[in-house]
Amino acid sequence: GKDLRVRFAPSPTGALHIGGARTALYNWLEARHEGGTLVLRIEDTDLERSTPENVEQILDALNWLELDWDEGPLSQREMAPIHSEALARLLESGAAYRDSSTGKHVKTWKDKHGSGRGYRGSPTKEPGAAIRLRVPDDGETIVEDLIRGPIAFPNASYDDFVIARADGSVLYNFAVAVDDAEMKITTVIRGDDHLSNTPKQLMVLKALGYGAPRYAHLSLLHGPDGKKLSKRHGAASVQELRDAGYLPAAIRNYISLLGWGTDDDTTLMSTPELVKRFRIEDVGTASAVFDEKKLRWINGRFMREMPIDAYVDTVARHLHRDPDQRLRDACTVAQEKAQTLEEVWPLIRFVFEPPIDDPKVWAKVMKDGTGPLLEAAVAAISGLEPFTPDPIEAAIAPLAESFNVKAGRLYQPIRVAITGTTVSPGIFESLALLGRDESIRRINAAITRLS
RNA sequence: GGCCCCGUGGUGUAACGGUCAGCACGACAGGUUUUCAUCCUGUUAGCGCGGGUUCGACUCCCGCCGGGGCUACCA
Repeated sequence: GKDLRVRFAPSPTGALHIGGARTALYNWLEARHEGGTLVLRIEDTDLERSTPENVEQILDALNWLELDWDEGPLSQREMAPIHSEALARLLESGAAYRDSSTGKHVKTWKDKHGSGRGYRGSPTKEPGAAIRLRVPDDGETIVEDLIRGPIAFPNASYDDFVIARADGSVLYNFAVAVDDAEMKITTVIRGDDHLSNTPKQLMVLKALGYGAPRYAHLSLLHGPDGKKLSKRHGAASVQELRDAGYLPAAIRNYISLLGWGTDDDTTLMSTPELVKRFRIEDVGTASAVFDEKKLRWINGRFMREMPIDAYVDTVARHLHRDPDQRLRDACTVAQEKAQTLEEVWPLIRFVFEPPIDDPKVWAKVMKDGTGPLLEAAVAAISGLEPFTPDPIEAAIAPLAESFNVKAGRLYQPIRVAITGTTVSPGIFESLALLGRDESIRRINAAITRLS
């Protein structure tokens, strides 16, 4: 099997960005497809930017998405001595050298030599100098990208880049290359923003005599305004998506479709099917825009197709309620109507709480002449046995005809009487759910209020 | 400035160089329905621009325009 390494830079907020989630998903799908496992590495060579809590939150989000992962053969801490050893080796062979130039020096050097040429420093014996890697003046470094094919980067345009600070601590492009090699990572799937960094990592690998992993660079995700997806675009993290009531399976399905499609236009796919069909080589090169509307649609489909047991459990967890019989009954009638978990509660709230008092709704529905209709409805269901949808319909439906009104003229007032809202599950199901006595009580309360 | 990536309807995508450029979401218009949602039917709208190559270009080449990334002793 293949180990796949996911680039993973924890954000300072602890949120798992949707773009990061997609990267993780693609890594996971590709690893699964190849019968391997997903290896997670945190890409902070120093952990200044993110707290352990933030890292935990992101791992939680990954777990919630049900993307299982391994920590890899070596931990962050264990890498440190290996980094220094590699650094010493490079210095020894002359592939790297100490250089005391500051950013300012580099800039003036470039002014003199033209902007198309990378900076070349001069070796110094000073111990208090940063370490730079020697980059060839000619030739080019080729990145063999699984998605884009071979991409040539002219060596001359790269600086002799710094691989370790004056204090000996290593920098990202060096650390990550050594990590990949030492952890025997075979495939690196990451964001487009690293494409230009790849030649540097390749140079480090080459200087150290390591082979290179396979690379695949994903285009970044954008918001509806075309800019890089960010907080401003609403739900930009999987935590927010979870809170908004989306299902992990639906998110996996939708996110997988951002930059990738099937040959036969299949849209709705279970996760095993995604695993079976996904190939990193088939991912597209253009950047995609995250569109929550389509996610909603996919989520709705998943919600409606869920087995009722799983549905009740999922709703219960989202609402922080026990999956008792009442909730189960309520879910049964609400399942076909909700697109997200968040939409379930407004539909079934009336079963657990008194009707909402909304003067606007009342004024709109409880018009003149409503009282007699409701009185007739109460009479029709009094003593009705069994109190289930079909008999209720048989008892109530004829009333509209005898009063010579449209069905809605009768049903909407009943709906408002028992729920306080104009939207609810089917009126017969709703009455059955509430039970005969409570239904009658609520309708009578409405009648009293009308007179 | 330099290097690199990307460009099919509003959105996501499909199309061995040959199809009326397909599918899905959305939007709009109808239909079903007790509300909402679902569901059904129809409509809408696209190959960024300009040159080549070719009998023929969304597809190959060049230029331009537009978007993005890298260019740190950040990751």
